[in-house]
Amino acid sequence: MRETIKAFKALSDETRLRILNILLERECCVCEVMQALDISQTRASRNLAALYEAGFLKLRRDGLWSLYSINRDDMNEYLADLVQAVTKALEGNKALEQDRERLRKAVRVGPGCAEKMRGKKTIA
Amino acid sequence: MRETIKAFKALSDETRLRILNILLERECCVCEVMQALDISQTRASRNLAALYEAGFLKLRRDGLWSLYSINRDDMNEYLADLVQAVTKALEGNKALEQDRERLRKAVRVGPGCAEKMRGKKTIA
DNA sequence: AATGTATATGCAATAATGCGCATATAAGGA
DNA sequence: TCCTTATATGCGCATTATTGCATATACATT
Repeated sequence: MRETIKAFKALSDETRLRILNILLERECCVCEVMQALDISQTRASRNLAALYEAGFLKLRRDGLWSLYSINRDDMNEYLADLVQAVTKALEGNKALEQDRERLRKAVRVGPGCAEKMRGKKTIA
Repeated sequence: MRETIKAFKALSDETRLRILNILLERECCVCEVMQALDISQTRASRNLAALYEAGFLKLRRDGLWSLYSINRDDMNEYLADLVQAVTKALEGNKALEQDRERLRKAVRVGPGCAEKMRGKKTIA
């Protein structure tokens, strides 16, 4: 029961649904999530953690990067059903399309990520 | 998006999952929900309203009674998927079994309901 | 009409949540 | 070893959720 509630809580937040949406596209580091959604580092990190805690995500570390992705391998069956329901519920959403678009332009390394983090909350 | 979030919020609360559980058994009036879950009238009414607002329930009035039931006829497809996921996630849960058991003993009319409401928060 | 009954709701108190700021941690490179 | 970089986290604040109490509403019965 606790776990079930945690899962639903994880999905009852706009930021986290947006994160799930881009992760359905591909694996992302925190920095890419920040860029795709145009949100702060704290916000990205915390909401990724919430989705992870609920069992939706897998975490893989690569040097400095924390790489999050949908836990396709060993996700609980009902969690997978929920992801499916989310997909169905939100398909065609304009804002989510934009997030995906920005994700395509996001960079993992290079002059982008860190500088943007430091300076201001928004990226451009 | 708003609607989707509202649906997930509705399901991320123990009381409301318990309510959903007994409504999966059969249609109930507020009073029966109180008895099955052993909760206050305010709490039953408010949480039923939340599930209703999210689109999960149907409301039918019969005299003084508000009769709530799972909206099987015209529920959004993804909402139905969510109900299905909840069912799967919680099947076999002991506490929920007890709620169902108490529901069987609940009475809609008679000396039970109203008196219990007035006197104390718990039923016995 | 007056009273009783089932449910809804305004208000206030308490708890939970979300997030920014600053800072900690941890890995890499010079 | 010292500095940079990517991410995590403690703290505080603002917002939102949950619930009980008291009361309102609406239908029923006499």
